[in-house]
Amino acid sequence: MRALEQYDVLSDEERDALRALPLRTRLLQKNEEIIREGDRPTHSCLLVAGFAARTQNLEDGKRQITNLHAPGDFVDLHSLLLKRMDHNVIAFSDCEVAFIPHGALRELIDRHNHLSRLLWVTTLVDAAIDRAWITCLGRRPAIDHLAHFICELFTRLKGRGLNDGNSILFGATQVELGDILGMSTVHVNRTIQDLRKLGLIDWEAGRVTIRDFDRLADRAGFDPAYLNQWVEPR
Amino acid sequence: MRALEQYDVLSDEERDALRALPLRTRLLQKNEEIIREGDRPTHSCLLVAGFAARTQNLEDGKRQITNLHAPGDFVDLHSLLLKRMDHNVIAFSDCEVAFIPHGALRELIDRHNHLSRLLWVTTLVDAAIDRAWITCLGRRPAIDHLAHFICELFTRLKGRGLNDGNSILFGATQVELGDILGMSTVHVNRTIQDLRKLGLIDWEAGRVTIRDFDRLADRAGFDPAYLNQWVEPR
DNA sequence: CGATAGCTTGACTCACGTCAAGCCCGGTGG
DNA sequence: CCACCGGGCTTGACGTGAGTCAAGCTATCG
Repeated sequence: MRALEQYDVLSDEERDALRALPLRTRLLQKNEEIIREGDRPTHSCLLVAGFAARTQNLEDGKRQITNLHAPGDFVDLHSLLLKRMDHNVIAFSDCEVAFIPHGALRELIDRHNHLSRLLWVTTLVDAAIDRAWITCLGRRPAIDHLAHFICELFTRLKGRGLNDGNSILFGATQVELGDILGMSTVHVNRTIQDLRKLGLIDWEAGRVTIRDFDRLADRAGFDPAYLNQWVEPR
Repeated sequence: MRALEQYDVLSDEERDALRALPLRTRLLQKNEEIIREGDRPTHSCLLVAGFAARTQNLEDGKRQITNLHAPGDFVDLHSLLLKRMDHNVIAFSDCEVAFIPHGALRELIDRHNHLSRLLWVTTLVDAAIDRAWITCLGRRPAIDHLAHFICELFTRLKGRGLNDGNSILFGATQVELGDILGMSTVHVNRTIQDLRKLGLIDWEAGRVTIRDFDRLADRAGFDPAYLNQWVEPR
């Protein structure tokens, strides 16, 4: 509910409708698969706690993460309409998820036009994030790319109240970061060190601290507008 | 209408509703801006003929294209809900577009749940394409990336009946291709030549001919499933 | 007290970018 | 009808950002 309220206000009736959704929750360990490519899910999965990642695996064993998800995100809302998964979703950390039957979601969106639009918005914001990742991958050097990713992650988490001052808890290994940024592990390591040396961030034991957000954002060319974090009639 | 029918069947009533939409068409020359970053459009733009591209410009003058659109695609349906454009859309070739007032679209989706879902699907497929681009950019070498792009473009156009046997008409310059693939112009040139030498494609004067789709797709690791080109209740 | 996962470092390689020049072709103007 | 021009394509020489390989270091865990 909080996730949807980032984009527009909810009526009491809409809140009730959301509360009435049947949930089946589950705890997952880091790296457990939530959904596999090729699946035809009958439920959509809402992330309650922890991080989840969409991944695509290549023939030669390489892996690319195409988006990350934070608590409050629907991780596969699109399977409601696309039916067949074209990628995997895994638990990126230990996490808690809630499964909601497609039937219930379908009724919800058929009855509540405004809620339906807000759910649509969440998938559109995911797409906006994908576009930003494409631009970073295609046209930014590694250090700017990493800086952009940190800005984005921090801003997204802050939007949900999941930051801790200038820090966030984000327990990704450097191998995983490589899969996010499309770089080798070694280069991830060196790039983090570059940002550290510039006095822009600290990164230790799963805690990322931003020492100077403005300078970091400036280097990254980060403009948070694409995250659509404002309330507006939609 | 044909674009929506790729994903599910339409009822006569739905066709009528679509036909009743008020259109204002316009001809645009290659490189004309259709919508600019920061705009708050009051109309959404449907591409009728030609190609359009979403672009993001960096501070230092670099440019990245984040998606291409073919006739039948809505180029900024998301502005109906996101309100503010986070990127530019330009005419990638001379093209014809139709503008539809947001008010009319809004009524359409509020009245016709099934149409609303199908329009949602089109934005979800765009997102699936973005994910494929991310994976190509992050983890594939240039030649595989180009091969994948050609497979995707061909398959998308074929889905609309816009292919010409094994060829498609696609008048992009090598500079523009570089902006699509996130590579330098020189490297685009050499990569095209590599594919030519392998006997996989011809590319001359705006006509791309696929000499062996299976081998091309195999090299690219291309699996068309993510394009969702099949009819199914949605 | 090994075993293991993750981080760090150095040496080397290579894919791709940059720079610069030449070529081809169609369009324009004298 | 020709000279000129500019855009797009091609090529070679060279530089560099990032990948690969391999080793050592550190912290955590049984």
